[in-house]
Amino acid sequence: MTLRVYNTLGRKKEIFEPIEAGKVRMYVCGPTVYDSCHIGHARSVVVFDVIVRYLEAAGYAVTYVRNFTDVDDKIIKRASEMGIGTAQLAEKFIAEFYRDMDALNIRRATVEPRATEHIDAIVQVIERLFEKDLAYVVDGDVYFSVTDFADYGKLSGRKLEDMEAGARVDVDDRKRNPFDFALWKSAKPGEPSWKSPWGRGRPGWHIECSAMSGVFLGESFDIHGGGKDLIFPHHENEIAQSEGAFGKPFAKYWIHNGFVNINQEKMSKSLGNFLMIRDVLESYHPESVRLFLLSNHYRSPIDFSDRAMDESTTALDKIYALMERFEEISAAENSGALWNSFREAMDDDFNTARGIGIVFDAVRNLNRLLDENLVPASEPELRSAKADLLKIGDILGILQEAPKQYFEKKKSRGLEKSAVDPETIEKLIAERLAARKSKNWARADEIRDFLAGHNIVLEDRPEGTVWKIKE
RNA sequence: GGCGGCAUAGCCAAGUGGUAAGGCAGCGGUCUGCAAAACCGUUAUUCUCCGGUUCAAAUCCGGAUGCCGCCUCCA
Repeated sequence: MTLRVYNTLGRKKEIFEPIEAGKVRMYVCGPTVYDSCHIGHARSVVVFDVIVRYLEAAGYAVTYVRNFTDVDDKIIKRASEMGIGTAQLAEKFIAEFYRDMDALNIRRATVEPRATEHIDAIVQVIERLFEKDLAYVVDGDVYFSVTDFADYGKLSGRKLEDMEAGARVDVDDRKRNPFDFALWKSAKPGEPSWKSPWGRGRPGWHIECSAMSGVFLGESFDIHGGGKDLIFPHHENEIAQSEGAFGKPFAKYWIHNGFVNINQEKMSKSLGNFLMIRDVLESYHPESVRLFLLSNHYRSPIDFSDRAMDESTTALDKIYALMERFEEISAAENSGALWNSFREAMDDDFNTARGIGIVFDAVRNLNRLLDENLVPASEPELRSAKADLLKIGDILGILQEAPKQYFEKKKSRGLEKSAVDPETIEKLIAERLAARKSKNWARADEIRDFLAGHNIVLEDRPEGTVWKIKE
């Protein structure tokens, strides 16, 4: 099987061949820690989490680096507003990041470096840029000279001349070219700063990624990822810095995820519609959120709405309901046909949407087999499918709970808002059973209607009556 | 002004030139005392529109229209 990946650099799908056979070195831009994480952060982090899980399942040894930007203008501004230090602010939001991402069952990256821990490496890269005549100093600030880097614009497909014609750039006469960007910013009084050959200051935004990827992955590596909005200028500038300094190709494959819209609107400050992860998790199961985020191809925009989330929740319930049906059946040792189909979908640029479709195909087929009561004859098929579903669940980051536990938790959450308690429900179910035995259908239906009114639905199964929370 | 993306059923959505996955909702059925769940069937002769290439196009090319993103901090 061959993995194909859409490479932003070149704008087409390419066969994935890592620089070193069997190993993948990957860098993804993490958050600037000045605020809580929103659902858009969640998408990016979930998408790359799944990519790492899949690469590992495909047999690669993955070194995954995801940074924290813990010093920058926004952090300085917010910290001074809150009357705390920048380090303290960063610490607070890094802790929040972990709380949100752990809840979403995101695995930790191999290395999670912070910009402020790598000032030396940053300074060294800037010094290399001076050696190559790609950097210059103005009043203690250091800039990268874009006109001296021939490939500038190759990732985003822009030409300097075209962009200058657009003239939507703030004019700074000190810069040689409007697109020159800061490598090092001199410190104003009260700002966090570090010693450098150009005076006390702090790194520009882009340089930390060039420096830290160099430290942990080397001067050339396989995959660089992030949100689509980072293509320009952030990633374009990283390429300029790294290739300028090291004289080697930087990342081989560039992967960018699309945005999350909220009810068909972009999240923006003016609309005030930033949707934070912790708020989403108030209302929805983390696995519903993951399933939702993976239900579109990662490069397409996805629209968050209560309706879409309810659909994902229904979908997740459906898969868990099947898992519950085969609780008695033990999973096979080896992976089978279902896993192969899923792999085929994932090999096509991590097409989780197609992969999820394949899962539902399987769910339907398996329910049919179970309905037909052909369990002895179809047992090998069921065992194999169960193993594959669990394996797929491990890639998507779903099905991590025992089905019984999943439904129990759902019940207790649902009952928090309900006027009835489990004892009452069980009592009524027993009463209804007695009524049904004596063919008192009126009383039986009355009980069922009463519970339905409290958002509780009954299922009369061969082995007895169970109750569930309605959506 | 520059660069890029998208347009598939009521809704969401996959689709690698060879005859439209999957989910949700709806309708009909099997099962059931009746339901629920599950399953079966049904819901796009057609993929925004107009041209072109081809034996063959949702898929490739050109054009039109409509949405969206980036170019300023942004996942």
